[in-house]
Amino acid sequence: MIESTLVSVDVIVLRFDPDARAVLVGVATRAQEPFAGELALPGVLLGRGERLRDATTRAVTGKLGLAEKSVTATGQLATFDEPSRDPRGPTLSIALWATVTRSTGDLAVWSRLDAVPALAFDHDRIVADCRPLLADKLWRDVPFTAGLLGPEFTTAQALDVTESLTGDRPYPANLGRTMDRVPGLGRTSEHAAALPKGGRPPLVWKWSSEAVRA
Amino acid sequence: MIESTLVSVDVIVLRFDPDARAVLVGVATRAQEPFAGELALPGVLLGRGERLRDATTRAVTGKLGLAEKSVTATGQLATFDEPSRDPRGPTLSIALWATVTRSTGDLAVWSRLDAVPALAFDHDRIVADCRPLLADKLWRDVPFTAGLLGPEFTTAQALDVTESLTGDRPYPANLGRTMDRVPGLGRTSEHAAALPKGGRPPLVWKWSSEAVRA
DNA sequence: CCAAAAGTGTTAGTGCTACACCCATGC
DNA sequence: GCATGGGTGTAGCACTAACACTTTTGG
Repeated sequence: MIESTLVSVDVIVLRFDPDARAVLVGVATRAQEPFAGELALPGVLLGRGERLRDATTRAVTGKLGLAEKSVTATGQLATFDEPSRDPRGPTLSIALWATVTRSTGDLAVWSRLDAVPALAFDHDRIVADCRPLLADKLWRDVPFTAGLLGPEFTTAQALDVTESLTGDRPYPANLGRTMDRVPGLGRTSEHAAALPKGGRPPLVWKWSSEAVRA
Repeated sequence: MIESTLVSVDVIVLRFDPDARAVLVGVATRAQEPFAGELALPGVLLGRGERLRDATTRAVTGKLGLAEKSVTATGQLATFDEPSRDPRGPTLSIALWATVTRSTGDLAVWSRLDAVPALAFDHDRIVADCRPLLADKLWRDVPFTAGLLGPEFTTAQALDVTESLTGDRPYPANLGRTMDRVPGLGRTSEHAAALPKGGRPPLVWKWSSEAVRA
């Protein structure tokens, strides 16, 4: 009988901060060795028979101090199998994403996606490898997009999120047409408040009830 | 201390058969319970510290009877975490792909990708879920494409492979332009023999030396 | 009135799909 | 020559990026 590898679940937790106008990643200071005191992605060992989704929320609640209800969506990214990635011994790491709502959580350190600090283990590499995968999900993966932006949002916020994930800011007109083609997403007749600097108040977008459920 | 889940590696083994003019999937009859006598994807339990790549070749050589050298490329697909997928207890399944060369292997049963027989465990679901992922890799993932078609191949074979994976047969002219944009792939001045039925002899395509190495 | 920012309409460019036509083979 | 099937060129179409122009806010 072969002894099996340990499986850890490491989560890239994303939150859109409308004040910072950027997507933030939640990391936590490690309480235990190895790498005690250093920052790392929230991660847990996968329990026997545990679903990946449950392990993801366990990591988010346990390591970042967020409430279970604040997790809006989760999904898979990739698997990392470098045997030397954990000094305690070989562990497989399954990288997942989770989107959470505004409530910040006591233990979480939030940093912009384009300026993630140095992390423990091979987490720098995980973040680097997964960034293009995350950018690809925006406007294509509906649960991901809805989880990140919430049930309703403005064009201005959509511009900020797109810039955070892809690296450049689209023209508002073109982004509007992109969003028109996202299933379950539609314009409303409402307008939000303008930014303090002025400018035209942006449109409010909403998900249809079916899209939110799925 | 939490007891960890067992991790199995299940491989979708692909081979292009120029005679059948189709991409074939290699499955094997299970020797042991559960599901003894039924067909299943080749899979093994991941050993402690074992790389996914090594487990993949171990599954291909052990369960299909192919030589280690015949594995031309491997890669990840997705992870399946349904706890009831194995009657022996909860196991995580990491689905991978492998491309192999012509040598058939004693234990392998080959079937067309569009007519895979009923399989044990949740392997039907794995194949169904991963088919679009595989189709997406063709002409985009260079190691996958090169592994499937080999170091040189004809336009006619490229047409057959595309039809097997995507479900419809492109126009030769358009496929040629698609292949012109694949990095590392180029036309040669050679022509292969025509089919027994006649017709114009197809062009031969080759990978540049750098592409084969990567 | 001016700056800022979003929305509307339009246009050039790009890439994909389909097909008419030409070429090379087996029979 | 005729059927078969790959190769060449080209037209139509959808999608995208870019921008001129308009609208609505704050100062």
